[in-house]
Amino acid sequence: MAELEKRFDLAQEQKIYEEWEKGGYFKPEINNDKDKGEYCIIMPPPNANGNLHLGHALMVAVEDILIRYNRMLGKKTLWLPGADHAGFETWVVFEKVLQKQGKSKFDFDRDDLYKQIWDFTQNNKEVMVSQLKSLGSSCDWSREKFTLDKDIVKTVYKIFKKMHDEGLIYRGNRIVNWDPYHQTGFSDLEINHVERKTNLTYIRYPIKGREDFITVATTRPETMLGDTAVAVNPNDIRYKNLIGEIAVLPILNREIPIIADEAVEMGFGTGAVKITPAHDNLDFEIGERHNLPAIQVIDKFAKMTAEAGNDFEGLKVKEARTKVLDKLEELKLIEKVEEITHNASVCYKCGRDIEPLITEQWFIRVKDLAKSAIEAVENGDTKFVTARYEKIFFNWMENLKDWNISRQIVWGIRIPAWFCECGEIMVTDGEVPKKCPKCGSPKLTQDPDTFDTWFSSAQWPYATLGYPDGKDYQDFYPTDVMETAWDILIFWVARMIMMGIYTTGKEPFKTVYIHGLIRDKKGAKMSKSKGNVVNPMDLIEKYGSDALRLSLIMGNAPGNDLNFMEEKIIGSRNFVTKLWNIARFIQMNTEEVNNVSHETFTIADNWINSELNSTLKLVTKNIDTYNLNLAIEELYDFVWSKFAAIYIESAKFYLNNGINKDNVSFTLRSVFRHVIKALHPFMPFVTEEIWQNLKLSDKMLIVEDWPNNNQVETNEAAIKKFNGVIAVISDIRNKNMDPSDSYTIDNSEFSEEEINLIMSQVKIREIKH
RNA sequence: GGGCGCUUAGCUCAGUUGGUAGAGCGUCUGGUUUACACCCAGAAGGUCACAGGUUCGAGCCCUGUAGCGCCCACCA
Repeated sequence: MAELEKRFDLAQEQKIYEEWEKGGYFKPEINNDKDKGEYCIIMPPPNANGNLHLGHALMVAVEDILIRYNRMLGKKTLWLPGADHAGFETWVVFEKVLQKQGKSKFDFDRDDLYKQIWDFTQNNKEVMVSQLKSLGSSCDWSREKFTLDKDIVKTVYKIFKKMHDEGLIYRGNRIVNWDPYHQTGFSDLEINHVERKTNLTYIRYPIKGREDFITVATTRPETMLGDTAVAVNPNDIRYKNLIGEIAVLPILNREIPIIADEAVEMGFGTGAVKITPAHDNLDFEIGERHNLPAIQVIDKFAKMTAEAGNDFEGLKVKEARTKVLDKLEELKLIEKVEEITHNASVCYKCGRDIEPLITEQWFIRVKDLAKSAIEAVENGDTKFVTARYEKIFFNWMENLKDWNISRQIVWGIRIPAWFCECGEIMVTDGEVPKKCPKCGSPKLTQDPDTFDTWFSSAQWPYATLGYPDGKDYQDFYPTDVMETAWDILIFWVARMIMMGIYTTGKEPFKTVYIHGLIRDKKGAKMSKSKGNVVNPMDLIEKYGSDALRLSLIMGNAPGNDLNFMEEKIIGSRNFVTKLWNIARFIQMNTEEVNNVSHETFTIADNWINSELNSTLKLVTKNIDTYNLNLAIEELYDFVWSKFAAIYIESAKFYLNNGINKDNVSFTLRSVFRHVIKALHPFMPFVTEEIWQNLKLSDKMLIVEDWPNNNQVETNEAAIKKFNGVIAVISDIRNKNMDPSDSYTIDNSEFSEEEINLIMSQVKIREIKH
């Protein structure tokens, strides 16, 4: 056997990965003991529109630890990988790609554009897969899924139709968050609110038949052209006598009613608010309650419509605002203007203004779905790690509004709905209808819209497993753990629970493990624009995959954000090297020994075996409770401070003096074998390489059994004695004695051999009794 | 307006049934020990944000205060 190099050669990582993959070790079928059960994690599919970031590395680290641990426990273990077409997100990325080529989406037709984005994502997917492999992901690539795979789409269509048939999905002309730049509507989740200073203008609306007026306050004067009422709070005594009166809308001179609605805040502005149902969320709701007409004065491009009147048609919103204010000024109807800070809605991707607009969209009634999801968490079918995320989950779910699932973009799963000229709408499970069932016309057009990515992602757990008849679905659903970052808890996790229960009647996963965000050294969010993004692949190249994974797990409690700094990964890399050199030591100094009697173990053997036992117990317990940080820290401490610093140093004494050589060799190898196994889920590459090099068994480490304990009975008296030895060594070292000094032990019960052992560890002349 | 966190050694953070404060990095002292200088031996450094309470005992439980951060919301 060739002597090992001084350090682990990082180039070996790739080779090891290939061996695992070739050996079929990532497939669940590698374990077939029915008594051991199954274990399954569906990997959150990364977006196929760019490179992996450190968050993905953390995701892989956590999931791969859980997977490898359960595989070693002998369970039939499936980790199913995939990639997300990521509808709007990819669309935004691709627009930039086009921009760089000096082109835009208007240069291509729908099919052409789709094809281009398809190729773009396929290329990214390949890169992504290779990056996941670099991270050591032991997932079953033969089961890899893409969110646009035929079978996935088929399931999504089927469920869409089912929900539609059952009235859970409806098409409605409702107010949505419209993005005039991207030309699509959004759900409420894709909107950011930013604080902004703006003018609050107080405008007088004359009252019909009275020499009086009512003053409303608005930040958007231009929308007054679409006003169809003025509202006050029914409890507001200031306006009691005006309720039911008619106000005359300035400029357009439209007569609009003064109504009462509880939603109006008495304390804001004048307590009277202009109602524009077509261009404000709250106004839309009030309009529905009072059957007010909605007059659209702003179009999809944020320009004024004909309804706004000849003076304003075609103007941009901001131009219209100025002109409206000018006119009101002329009419002397502006009471005052004050500056306030309010929250403006903007696109979460590009930050441009959102224009609330009434459009035809598909919505999901979420109330009942949310209720069943809440129940599943309440009664413990799905548990959150850490528990505090349950509170956030509840807080969200109790306030959900209907979910807009249609997007006016090309990239995504096209909605399986067809329109007939007669007004009939046909929803199918993907099949193209031949003719209209109502009027018989064959001239049907498919809805041009696509699904919100999250509508299909929400079905990912059962869709990937082949619901309803697939074998994997039977074997692995509900899955064990969903592991993801907190920032998509509601976007994705909550919706998976809702859809999973709706479709299958069962929660999609038993545990939700939430990890934190990776931030930069100072705690700032990593972003391309800030230029503080750290590329995991660079780190792997420099320090190795094991080191990267360790640095993301150690010292990071579940669910907490992590400030990443290079010093951390250097420390982890050093641990890899430490382990490697322990292997080297064992290889250079020991041979495989078989027949040893536990009764002849040295005090050091007894001590380290006992320490190993308690370590393994704690490690197992901590993994079972998802405290991976505590598990690896326990192992780190054992390996470095106990096994290497104390036991191996003692072992040198025995080996060099030919005392109990067989026992010591046996213990070195046996303890190390256990430790390597226990470390494998955390640092798979270096442990596997050591396992092979030292020929610690005939199997590959990845399929070795998990070490619950070391099977060695330990002798209490011997352990106590060795602890005494450690205490004396430590005492001598603390005294920082000169090599020519001597040390006196009171009431010593140490044997000659033990004294020699102590002497070998410290530099002094002698020890006196 | 509602909700969730955080505040522990110079820095980044652990600390899960309440029982004498921990790690890594950094700093300082000493080491050419034949596994490892990506190392070894040692040292300094904390009234666990603050104020009350429960308890034999609180970093951990309860109440309140302050500072910081995040999420949600129909402030027109």
